[in-house]
Amino acid sequence: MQRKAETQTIVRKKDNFSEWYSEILKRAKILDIRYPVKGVYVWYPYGYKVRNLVYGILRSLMDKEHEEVLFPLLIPKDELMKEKEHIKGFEDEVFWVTKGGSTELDIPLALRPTSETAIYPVFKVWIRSHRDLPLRIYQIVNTFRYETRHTRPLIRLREITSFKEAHTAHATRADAEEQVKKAVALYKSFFDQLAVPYVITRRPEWDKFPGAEYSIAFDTLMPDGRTMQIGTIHLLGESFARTFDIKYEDENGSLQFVNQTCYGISERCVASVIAIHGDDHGLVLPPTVAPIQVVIVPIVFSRKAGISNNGVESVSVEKACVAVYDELNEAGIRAFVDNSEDRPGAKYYRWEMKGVPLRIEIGPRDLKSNNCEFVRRDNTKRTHVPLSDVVPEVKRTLEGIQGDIHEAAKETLHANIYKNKSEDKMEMEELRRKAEHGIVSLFLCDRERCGQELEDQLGVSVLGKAVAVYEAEEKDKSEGECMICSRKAKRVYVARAY
RNA sequence: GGGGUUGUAGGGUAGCUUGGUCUAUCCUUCGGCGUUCGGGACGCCGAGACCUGAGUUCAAAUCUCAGCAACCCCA
Repeated sequence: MQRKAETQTIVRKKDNFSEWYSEILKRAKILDIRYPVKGVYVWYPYGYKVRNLVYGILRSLMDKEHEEVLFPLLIPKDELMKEKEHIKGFEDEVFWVTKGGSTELDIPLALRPTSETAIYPVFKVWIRSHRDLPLRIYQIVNTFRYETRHTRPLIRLREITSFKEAHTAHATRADAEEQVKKAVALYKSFFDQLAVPYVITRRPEWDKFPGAEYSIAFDTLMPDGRTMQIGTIHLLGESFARTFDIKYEDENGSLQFVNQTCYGISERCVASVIAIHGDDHGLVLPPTVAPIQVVIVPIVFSRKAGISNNGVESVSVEKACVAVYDELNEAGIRAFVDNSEDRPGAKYYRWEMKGVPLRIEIGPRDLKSNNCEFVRRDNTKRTHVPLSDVVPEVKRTLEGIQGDIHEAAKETLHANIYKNKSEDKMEMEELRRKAEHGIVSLFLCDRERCGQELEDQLGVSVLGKAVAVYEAEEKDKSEGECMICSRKAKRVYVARAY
């Protein structure tokens, strides 16, 4: 009986995160990586349910102030090439459709790497007057990028299957900047609901979105000590409006260019949930996005009617399970009764792998005392709960799990942000070590040369200046000397990045 | 971008050096039957693969080339 336990243990997350990650995707049935095209993968039904719950949260946040649309996948070459800065950032990664059947196309069609150049020509047509503004739309679509670096499921893809991109147009720059702030707040709320902690930075000039005035990014910390960008927000200003000639007539009857923003989130948000909360037994899903929030496991001795244990018939165990299921279902909780023929132990392992936040066991022993047993996925704590209190207790427990895993994740992130003091002339070698397993906050001036120099010396990427993440950071207006050139500098975050 | 390694059932392996009666093995795979059932049960029976294409050859899992894919190292 114990023989298997050893061999079935997966690679430990701490020892080899990369292997652990692909193992989990496979075993928890999130993604099938066996599709024979580089960098594209198949969502399993279970994984797709998680994805849809995650994007359901995002949708409901977006829908408050944006309208959902759907633009075409194909972009004609001349439109794609219009914005020079923009295309510079993407041209090496574009997939092209050059033939229709065996006929060479006059104008090659690009598979969208992102949709600015598909959407903005249409904005030109849609926007006529100040009354059309602000215009706020979003879509959730697949995008294609010919990645040459090592691809990774959900993280670096050639087909991003779930790109939520929002595009807004405003009358004034102030309005557009206001929208950037709203988008930051919206993304905060989104990642908070996923229990995924983040740092928010303003990307350095040399690393902003091609065509943007500035870019703000959300990064989270992965278990291998690298940061991963999980959301970006860009102030486009008038650059695209000038390129695509998007103008509106203001109250005085004169034509003005619109001010734009755009912001996006991809399925990396799903990857972050998996990577951050999972453990050596598998997935640990936040209740907000768990396809099954509660799994009910009947403990029965035989399916044959009439056979009893402790004087309790199996049939009544099953009935009790269904009764609990009905109550939960009615209360809007996603529950499931595992009636399969497997032994209870096998069921425990399976649902732990799939990250179900709460397991309820009901057996003859419990039934005699009118109880059931709760087992939390995150901390394996077991409690006895009267059958009459199941619904409120489940609600309380799920909230507890959601809060606890969020707190734990925040603590991990905090514990791995190392703040280098201005007067602390720490050796580069030591900073490099700090950056091995987290984020380093240090003083660096705005010049690209210094940024590149530091990136080379430390083997890191500059994430940028912290933007209002936690109260403490917001108030940190301290200045120091640039690590490289000793000029006046502000704090930036640096880390090894995905 | 450069270099290297690899591709055999759902997963893991062996076989390749030296082509032949080449398929085999294990499992946490799948199916059937039975006994089991409070932390991955067991028995029996059965299923399932040589990455794709071209070439060499009487003969290719094995040799050659190309493609595709995966992994590793360096930039």
